[in-house]
Amino acid sequence: MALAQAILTSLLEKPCTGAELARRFDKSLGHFWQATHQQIYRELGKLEQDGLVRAHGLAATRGQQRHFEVLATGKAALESWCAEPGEPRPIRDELLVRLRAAAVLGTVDVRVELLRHQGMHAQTLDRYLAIEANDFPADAQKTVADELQFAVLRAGIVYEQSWLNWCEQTLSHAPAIQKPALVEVWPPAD
Amino acid sequence: MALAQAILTSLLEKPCTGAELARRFDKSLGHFWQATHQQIYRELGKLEQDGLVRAHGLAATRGQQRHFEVLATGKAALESWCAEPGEPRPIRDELLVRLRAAAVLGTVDVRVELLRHQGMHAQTLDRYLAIEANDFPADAQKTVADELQFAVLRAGIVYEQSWLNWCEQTLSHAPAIQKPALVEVWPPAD
DNA sequence: GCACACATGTAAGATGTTACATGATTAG
DNA sequence: CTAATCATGTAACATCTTACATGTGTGC
Repeated sequence: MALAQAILTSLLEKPCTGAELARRFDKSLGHFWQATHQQIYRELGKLEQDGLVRAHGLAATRGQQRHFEVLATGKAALESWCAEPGEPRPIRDELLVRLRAAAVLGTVDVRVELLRHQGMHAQTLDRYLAIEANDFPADAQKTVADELQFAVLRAGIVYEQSWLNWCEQTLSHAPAIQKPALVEVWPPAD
Repeated sequence: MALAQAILTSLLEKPCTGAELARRFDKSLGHFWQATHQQIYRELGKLEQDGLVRAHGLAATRGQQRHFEVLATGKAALESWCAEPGEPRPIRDELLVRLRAAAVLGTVDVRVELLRHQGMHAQTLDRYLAIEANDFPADAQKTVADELQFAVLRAGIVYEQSWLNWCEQTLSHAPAIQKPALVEVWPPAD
């Protein structure tokens, strides 16, 4: 639902081709809204059909670059969407399902996986902190737009930090989890 | 991908009907893995076809209760999945797209939406803390399974806390954001 | 019988993922 | 010319969401 708006935002910053858009998604927007190039091309097609963006270049020709730019209608649509209320996403991490399953099964050691996740979150956090140091130094004057972009980056930072914290906390109880006893929760049925 | 495993876990704890499963998802598993009753019925159908669960009751008859229980093959499948490595989910919240869009548009006041989210996260956090106080009192002896379930709940708690923190931090910069100046980022194209 | 809640199911569309196919461009 | 790479596109499928449809049981 927000993919179209993310694309409009990125195109407003700078018109470009679909491939360029996909590359930019990987680098900045992709930190908090991922999309494959297929999703992007599909969405660009819809946006063009709806008259929100305009393309320079022939449609439906492979290999040919098509530059996209946002039309006034597209900017207006983005503005109106931007003012709409939305719901926050609840957590939805496979790892939690694994832990819950491990709690019921009582035969799985989750420490290795917890350590893996700790490492991955630490790595992502480092990436974000590097961006912060580079793009938002503490002593620099920030415009309003900078503050907002910084807020988005900070969301990523606190998100990764909270997962890291959680991994540490959970691992600190690891001796109890490492070799769990088998707990029968229900007569095995078959 | 993890829905099947979440269902197996829940059914291992206690066999039940699809509707009961949907209700239980709303209450416990649903805190970190949401599913509608349609998703659950579809997944139950697949699990039955794959021979991982067994149903008591006629198939494809509306209105009739069908009780499901996990077979030994299902438990084995869950165990093997549980030991697999997985990737953590990156953040993916519409609010961040809105902030990014607001940064580019320069005409949208995001404070109201930030306050709304602050309230919603506070509410969810309260719900989690109530569960903690009720199910995991600090002085109680915890089994291994308890520790794991508690870890899952704590993930929800730190997640909500980090969003709350972020909302406060971001709102503290609100005077700068409240009435942003219009910033031209690109010649309006149309 | 009738209204209502409950359990299950179908259908359609949006969104996401994965794999592959084709034309253009460029380096050797 | 050939191979590699880039830009774009198609196809198939899994997942998720929303709306609606149908049969069962319960209370009045």
